[in-house]
Amino acid sequence: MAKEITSRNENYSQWYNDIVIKAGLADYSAVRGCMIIKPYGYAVWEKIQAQLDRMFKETGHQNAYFPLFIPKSFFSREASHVEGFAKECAVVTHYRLKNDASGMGIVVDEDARLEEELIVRPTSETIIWNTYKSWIQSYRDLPILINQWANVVRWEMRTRLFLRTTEFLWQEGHTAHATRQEAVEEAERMINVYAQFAREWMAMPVIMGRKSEAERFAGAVDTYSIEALMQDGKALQAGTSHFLGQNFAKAFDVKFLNSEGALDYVWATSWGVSTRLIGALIMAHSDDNGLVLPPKLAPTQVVFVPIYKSREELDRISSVVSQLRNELHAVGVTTHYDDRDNYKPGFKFAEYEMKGFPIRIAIGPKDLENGTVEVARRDTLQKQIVSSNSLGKFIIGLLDDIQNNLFSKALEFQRQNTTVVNSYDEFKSVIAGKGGFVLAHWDGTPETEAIIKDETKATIRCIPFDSKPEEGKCIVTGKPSMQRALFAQAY
RNA sequence: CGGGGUGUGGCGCAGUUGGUUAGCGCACCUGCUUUGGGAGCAGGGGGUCGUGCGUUCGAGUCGCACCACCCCGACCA
Repeated sequence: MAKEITSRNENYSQWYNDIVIKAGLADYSAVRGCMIIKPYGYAVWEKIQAQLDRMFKETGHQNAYFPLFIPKSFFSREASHVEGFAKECAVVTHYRLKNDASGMGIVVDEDARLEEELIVRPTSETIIWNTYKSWIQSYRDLPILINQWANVVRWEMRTRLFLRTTEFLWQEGHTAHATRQEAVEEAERMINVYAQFAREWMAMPVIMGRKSEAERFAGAVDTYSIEALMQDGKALQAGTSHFLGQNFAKAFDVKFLNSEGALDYVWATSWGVSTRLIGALIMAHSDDNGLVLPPKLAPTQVVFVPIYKSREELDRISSVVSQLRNELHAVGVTTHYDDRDNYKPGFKFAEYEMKGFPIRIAIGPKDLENGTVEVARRDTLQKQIVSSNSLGKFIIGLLDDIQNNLFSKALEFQRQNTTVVNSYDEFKSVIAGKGGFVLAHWDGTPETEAIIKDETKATIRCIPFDSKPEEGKCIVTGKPSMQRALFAQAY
């Protein structure tokens, strides 16, 4: 199959593309900027969805579905929201095609122009708040805690598989609350859910914090994000949660009667993560042999590869594997048995490494004799011979170990690549050199942020929640600063 | 949108100063032998050379135009 991939050192972007394609996660499509998520990639997304959905339900949310199309007029209601999205909206103008008069294929029927154009949703705040208006009368109707799993379209100039595509899959939570405090708490709760998911399930350390004004979501009062560091030293925003204040309630006139009988605007939040998480997963853990997936999100955790000479030997191995698989299934481990006869073991080893299966178990004649199996772990590529007695317990422990090891490695990388700087010169040399996260004092103004972005391409990823107050001077203007901001070049 | 690159069987590529039947590796099909790190041999199938127009006795090769995709940058989750 000759599936070699470009090394990270040689060309990081190419390495990333190679993994996506050769691990079978996704393909380019006939539509510019849009990708085909292949079964293996979609299986990863389903694992992500399943766990997040569980966490959303545990925090009291329900799923619903709102339309793909949004009347154009809805968009203009909230001024900064329109401005933020106007440049990347796909617009539906007609509802019919017809045969071309000159017989040259099919054309848009100009007689079928829509009265009002429809926007293909880039996000659903407007259609949802237009709906909430009719759902909310009194404080007894609140809170409304809704999530939807959907596709959205943002017409990007330049796309990259999973990281930025014209159409992508995501979830968007939209909640309505009676008080400001409750909405703020909700926005904070959900960014914490995302952080927990990233750390515990993706084995990916993240920095949680507040966005600067320039990086804030269009239409939000406050945006919180989780920021992850990729292996090339660039930051990736992995999830966002917005406190929307009363902006959308005012734009869509959503008022409620509070318990004192007074009329007030509803408080809102929205929050989302997308298939971009798969890109994050790839760039957080994978190596030059291919994809590395954390056990908790791997579609299949263990693959069995038989090694045999004769049909009879294969049959004996298959029956042992069948028992072992049953044992593993009983303790909740997912497995696959690759008994294809047209590939040799070595080929299969390479293939499952490319696809990032956390554990590979080889079993051959020697193992049948000794009651053992050969267990290889994807994260370290180490192999060991293990007794096939009580294999379940061993595998459970090993999966856990791999999950933890991936997180520790990524955390160590993040630590090694987070630099505290106290001057602009130092800042520039770190950003231009080793890259990574840079913690620096900033005077809090968009002007200074713009200068830094202009001169170094680094942006403020967030102002971390857990950073201690610390007096200092802005690295650019020298003005007083009470806290360090987290800078990086970002995806 | 600017800069760079690439379009030739499924994939990766070669194809000379234009020359007739367009090759190679991998993959695929059949058979036999193999199987503890990407198997070997034998036989076989598969290509209007991205599209269009032009130059020419003759175009994968030369010219013009167009299209698509990738990489780098500006915009963004």
